[in-house]
Amino acid sequence: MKKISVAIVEDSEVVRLMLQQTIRKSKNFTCVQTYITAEDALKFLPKFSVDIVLMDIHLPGINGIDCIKKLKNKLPDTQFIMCTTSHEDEHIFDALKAGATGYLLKNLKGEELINALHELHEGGSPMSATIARKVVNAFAKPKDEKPQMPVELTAREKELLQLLANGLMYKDIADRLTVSLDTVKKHCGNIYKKLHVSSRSEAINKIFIR
Amino acid sequence: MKKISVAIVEDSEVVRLMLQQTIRKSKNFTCVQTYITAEDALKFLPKFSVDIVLMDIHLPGINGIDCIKKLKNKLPDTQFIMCTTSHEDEHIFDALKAGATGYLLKNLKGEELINALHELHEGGSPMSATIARKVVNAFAKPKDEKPQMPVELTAREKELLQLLANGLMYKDIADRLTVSLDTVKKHCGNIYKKLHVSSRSEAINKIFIR
DNA sequence: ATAAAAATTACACAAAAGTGTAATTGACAG
DNA sequence: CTGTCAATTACACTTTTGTGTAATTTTTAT
Repeated sequence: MKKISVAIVEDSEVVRLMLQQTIRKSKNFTCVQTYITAEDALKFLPKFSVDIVLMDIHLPGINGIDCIKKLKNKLPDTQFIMCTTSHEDEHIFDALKAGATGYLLKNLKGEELINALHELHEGGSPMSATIARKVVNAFAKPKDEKPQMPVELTAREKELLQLLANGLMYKDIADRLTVSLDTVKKHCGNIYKKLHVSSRSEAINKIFIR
Repeated sequence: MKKISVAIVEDSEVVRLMLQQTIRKSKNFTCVQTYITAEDALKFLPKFSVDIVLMDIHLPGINGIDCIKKLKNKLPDTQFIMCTTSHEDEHIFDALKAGATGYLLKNLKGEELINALHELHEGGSPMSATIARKVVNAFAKPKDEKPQMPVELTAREKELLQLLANGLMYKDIADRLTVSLDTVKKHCGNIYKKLHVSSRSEAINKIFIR
C-alpha cells in the first residue's frame, strides 16, 4: 500500500524536525517535503502532488493562512492542516475560511498527530478539543440572525413586509393578495408605526439588512 | 473522585441499553437517568443536575433538537450531545444552533463513545469524522456573501446605493453628499438603469438581500 | 491633447408611496 | 355577550420617488 504523502511548512527547526520524525516513524505516512517559509512552499509545492500539508500559522513573510488561500486553487486535492500555538478565534475562523480542513495546536503528542492525519484522510476534520468547541460555539451564537420578524407584527403584516422587501409596488402586492390598494397602504402604515420608521426602505433596512 | 453523570434520551430500547451499559462499564462516567421521550426528559431532567445528556434526534413526539432548545435555558451547565443515524446537514446545523456541543453518529464503538465523553468534559466538542468535515466546510463555503456591488456601478453610484439601502430620503442623501436633490435623483435613475430595476426597493432587494 | 466617462445641476411632469380619518366585518377572549 | 383586535375598504391629500431631456464641469484614459 502506497503511503500518504505529507509536507510541512514550519519555520521553527525544532518543531519541524519533530513533526518530520513523528511522521517518518508512522506506518502509513511519509514526509516528502519540508519548507521553512510560505514563499518556498508557494514556489515548490505545486510541482509535487502532496496529499496533506501541515501549515504553521506564524511564518516570517507571508503567513500560513494566506499561503493556504493561494495554494488551495492550484492544489484542489490537497488537504491542509493549520498548526499553531495560538488559540485566538480570529485565526481559527480565518484559517477555516481560507480552506484549512483541520486545526491543531502544537502541544499534541506524536500519537495524536498520527491519529489526526488518519482522521483527515478518512474524511474527517481533526481539531484540537478547544478549537472544536470554539467552532461549534460559533454556530450556537448567531441566534440573532436577521430577518427575525418582530413578534408584534401580525401574520398578515409579516407577509406584507416580505413583499415590500421583495421590491413589489403596492399595486402588485394588492393583486398578489387580492385585496385593494388602500388595504395595502393601510397595512404598510401600520407596519411602519410598529417598526418606528416612515418609509419602505427604512423598514427593509431595519429588518432585512444584516 | 466523583463520577461524571450522564443521562440518555433515546426511544430505541436496544440502543438505549447499549449506551447505558457502555457508560456503566466505564471508569469515570455513570448513567443516572434514561428517558424514552423528549416529553419525559423535559419533565424530569431539570430536577437533577446532570453533567451530560446524550440526545437522540428522532423521537416520537417532540424531537431531540427542540428538546435541547427547551432544556438549554433551564440547564446552562449541562452539555448536550446529539446522537443520530442521519448525516443530513440540516440536522447537524440545527442541532448546533439549538445548543448541542457534540454530534455523534450511532455507529460508533463503545470505546469511541467513552473517548467522546472525555473529550466533551475536557472542553472539546466531539464530532464524528464526517460531521466535523461538514461543520468545517460550512465555514469555507460562504465566500459569495452579498453585498457584492456590481462592478459596472461607479464609486459614486455605489455610495449612493448604500445610502438608499440605509433608508435615507433623497433630501437627506443630498445633504449628506452636499449635492442637489436633482443630482441624487439623476444618480438613482442611472443606478436603476444599470441594475435593470425601477425602484429603490427593487435595487435594495437585488443587491442587499441574501 | 483630446475624447470619453463621470459628476453635477436644472426643470417639468408622472407615478408611487405615505398619512389621516372613518367605517365594516369576523374572530376570539374574558 | 361584549369589547378588543385583525383585516378590510374608501377617500382625500401630501410627500417622496422616478423619468425625460438638456447642459456644464471635472476626471480619467488613450
